[in-house]
Amino acid sequence: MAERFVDDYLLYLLARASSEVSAQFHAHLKQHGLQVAEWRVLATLSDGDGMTVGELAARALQRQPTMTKTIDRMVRSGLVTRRKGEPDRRQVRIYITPDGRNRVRDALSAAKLHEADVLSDYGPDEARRLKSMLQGLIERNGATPRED
Amino acid sequence: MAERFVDDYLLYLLARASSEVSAQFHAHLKQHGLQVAEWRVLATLSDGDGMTVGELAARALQRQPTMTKTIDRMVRSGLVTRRKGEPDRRQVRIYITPDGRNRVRDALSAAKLHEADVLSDYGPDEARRLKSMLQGLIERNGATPRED
DNA sequence: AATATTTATATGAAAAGGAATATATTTTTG
DNA sequence: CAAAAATATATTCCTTTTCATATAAATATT
Repeated sequence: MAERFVDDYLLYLLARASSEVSAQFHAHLKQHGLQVAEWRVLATLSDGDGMTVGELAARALQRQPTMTKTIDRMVRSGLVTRRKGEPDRRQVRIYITPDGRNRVRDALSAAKLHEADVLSDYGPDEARRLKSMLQGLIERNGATPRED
Repeated sequence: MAERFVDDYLLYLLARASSEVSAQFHAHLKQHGLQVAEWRVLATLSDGDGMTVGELAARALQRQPTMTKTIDRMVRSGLVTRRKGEPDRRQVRIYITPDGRNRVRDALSAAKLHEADVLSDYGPDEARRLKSMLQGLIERNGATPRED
């Protein structure tokens, strides 16, 4: 055994697993002209339309100014539209367009197929345990514990 | 239950878990003047000195041209040095400097403390299972299956 | 052995990301 | 209720990444 430190280091395993498991699907997205963040925005809006820029940034794992620019691009390519927030007019709410819905429909089925493929070696229980562990990590580390 | 698609979608759970679990430690690195990729290079070299640019790119989850530039920066700041490959002179081998060793020593202990903190809610068996699942995902998805 | 092919790294231009901050609006405070 | 503080988004400037390709060295082909 006697591995290198990083080969048994949680943060590295998470980053690497995410990167390797996602590589193929992210390449598929790119071939279809979608950035990863754009896909995340569309997937998020497809079952929760009209979210704010901040909410989308958090869900797409981007910083707010980056999300503003992502949305700029998506507006330009006709995937989403912006509207002033109601009643809070500081907010900007983002709505998916019919074009956006079409694009995300295909991406969603590709995502589901790909996920099934990745999980094809796992039984349903094992897949569930894997996802639950990840959800557990996310919950436990969501609200940054400290900041020194 | 009835969650949104993304909240039970493996690729998203992996990306989010990685992002949230790492956020605090990555902020710590930045405060100490290290980029994430630089930290990964140093950690890799600290128990396997003299790797090639390509090997480091793969381990640090960067593309090769990006790694060339990461190394440019690290050479500038005195953390590593470059040498021509032996006997294959196309290669460039990267060596950690004494300064680099000092920097990575501190980062490694911080990383271990942080990991212990993240895993403090888990028993040893549960932690092992979590890491094994991630290692399994990495192994199964390492050699990109297809490319169409 | 010369030529073509493949492989490893570097380079350059363009796109994307990040930190700090500006702007607009809402909420809080005295 | 006016002033101050807080919040949501946008903008600016600068750094980093990416894509395509150049360069150099090794391997394969004929």
